Amino acid sequence: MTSVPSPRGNHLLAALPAADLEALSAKLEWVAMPLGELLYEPGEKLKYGYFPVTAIVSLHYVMATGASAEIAGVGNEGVVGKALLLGGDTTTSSAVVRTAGYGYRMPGQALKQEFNRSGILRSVLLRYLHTLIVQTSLTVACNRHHTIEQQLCRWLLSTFDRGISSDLVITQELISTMLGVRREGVTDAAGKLQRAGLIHYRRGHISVLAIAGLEARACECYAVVRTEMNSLLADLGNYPSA
Amino acid sequence: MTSVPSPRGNHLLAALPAADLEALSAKLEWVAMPLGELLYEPGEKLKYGYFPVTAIVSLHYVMATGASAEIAGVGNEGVVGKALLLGGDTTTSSAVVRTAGYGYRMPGQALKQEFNRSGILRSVLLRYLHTLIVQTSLTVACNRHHTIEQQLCRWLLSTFDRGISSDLVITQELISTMLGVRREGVTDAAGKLQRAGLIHYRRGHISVLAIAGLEARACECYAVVRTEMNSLLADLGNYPSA
DNA sequence: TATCGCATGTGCGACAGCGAACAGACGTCT
DNA sequence: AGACGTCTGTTCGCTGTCGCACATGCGATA
Repeated sequence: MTSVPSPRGNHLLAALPAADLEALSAKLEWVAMPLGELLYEPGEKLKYGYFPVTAIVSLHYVMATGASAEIAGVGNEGVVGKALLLGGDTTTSSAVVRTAGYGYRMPGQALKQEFNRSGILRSVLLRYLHTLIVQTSLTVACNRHHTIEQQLCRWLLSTFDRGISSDLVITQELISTMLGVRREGVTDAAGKLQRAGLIHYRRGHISVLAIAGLEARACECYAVVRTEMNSLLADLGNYPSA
Repeated sequence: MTSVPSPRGNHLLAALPAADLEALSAKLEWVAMPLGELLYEPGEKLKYGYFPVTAIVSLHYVMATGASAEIAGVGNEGVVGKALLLGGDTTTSSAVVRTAGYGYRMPGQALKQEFNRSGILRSVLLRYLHTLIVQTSLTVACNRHHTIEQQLCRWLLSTFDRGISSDLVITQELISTMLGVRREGVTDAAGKLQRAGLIHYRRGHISVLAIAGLEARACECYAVVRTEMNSLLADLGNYPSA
């Protein structure tokens, strides 16, 4: 992956009319996003906005005790750096690359300016923000009511949905910090799924064998978020013509 | 409370320059918001946006099983109807009046139009949205890691912070649906707080005796949300001059 | 190929919260 | 005053998750 592909690899950028995308592209920089990279920390002023293409980013909150929880994931359907758009320059959450890949980044100030200038860019980004809020809301309820196994299924599905090939590079330890549970809890749940023949894993690699099986074991949250995501993509398809 | 007060009772409206507020005020309608009133249901197209003044609204998600969880609360610092602003016309959550009072409402289409037309209104509302997202993010982590007692403290404080006099009209049953726990869990936690002399309650009424005590028992989430809220109010104070 | 760091497996007691069932007690309404 | 609906208090066993401790074993690196 050495050549720089078209920004259209990110759905939000792809939804922009040619003229708007042109205006942005000078500021867009194609960057590698390695596993574990910290895009921003709480309280920090955001330097860049990120439009993931093949990478997936986790927004999560870390408490004083070190306990953490994932707020939402951002893949090629979204943008990282909501605080830039909304006007509170800082954020209380962290953003970490949870699946290595590539994406575009853009200086925060430039993104902010374009956001305020271009109505269409604003519409697109705000529409995405709606999806992000829905996702976060679901996570609130999900954390309250669903089991680790259900949440693990949801998490895996949401990851593979974003176009990861069947082999995902991640440890159970890392998954546990994102779900906000013990590593052993993830080991248990993953063990069950493996014994049921739904996934296969080995030292930091997980592959999915039966999507349908995971869907059956996931909580309703997965379907709701997926529906919202599809609705986002459908809406984005209509922006340029509008 | 029969006379219609100035829209400035809501912090967002108060932050607008006179001209902008003027433009809105023809469309603003002063309405009673009785306890339990359902402002919107999931999937429904939003008819109105609401700017609470003395009422407090709960945004919550109800699952297929009937289990629910509060996503965030909205008082006189905010607006109900984010989906109108963001472009997904519908929402997956419900909005219910959790503390009776009054507020302004405005037809959804009009709010949407003004939002797109007026840069200052947009800035103000988006800035609020940032606070709402922070609040929701915290709730994700809070639901994962904190006890019912901690969450109850946080919930009570956030309610009394919004200017409720010391007597709050609400049942433990209703609180339990908002926190997404059993009614007995709330009874337990409230019992402890009462025995500790921090609150006093009787059949649907709760009064706070010792704010400091509640703060000591609340989780860190309360302080973080409060800081964010103060930062919002400070920022709002700067908009008209900008 | 030998080693060592790190990922995973497992077992234990402890505990918060759940679901259900029921007893009491407040207050409103007739 | 009485009656009834609703809110609150309390108990039981059960389950999911936690916190801790330690065993196993892969696989990269030397």
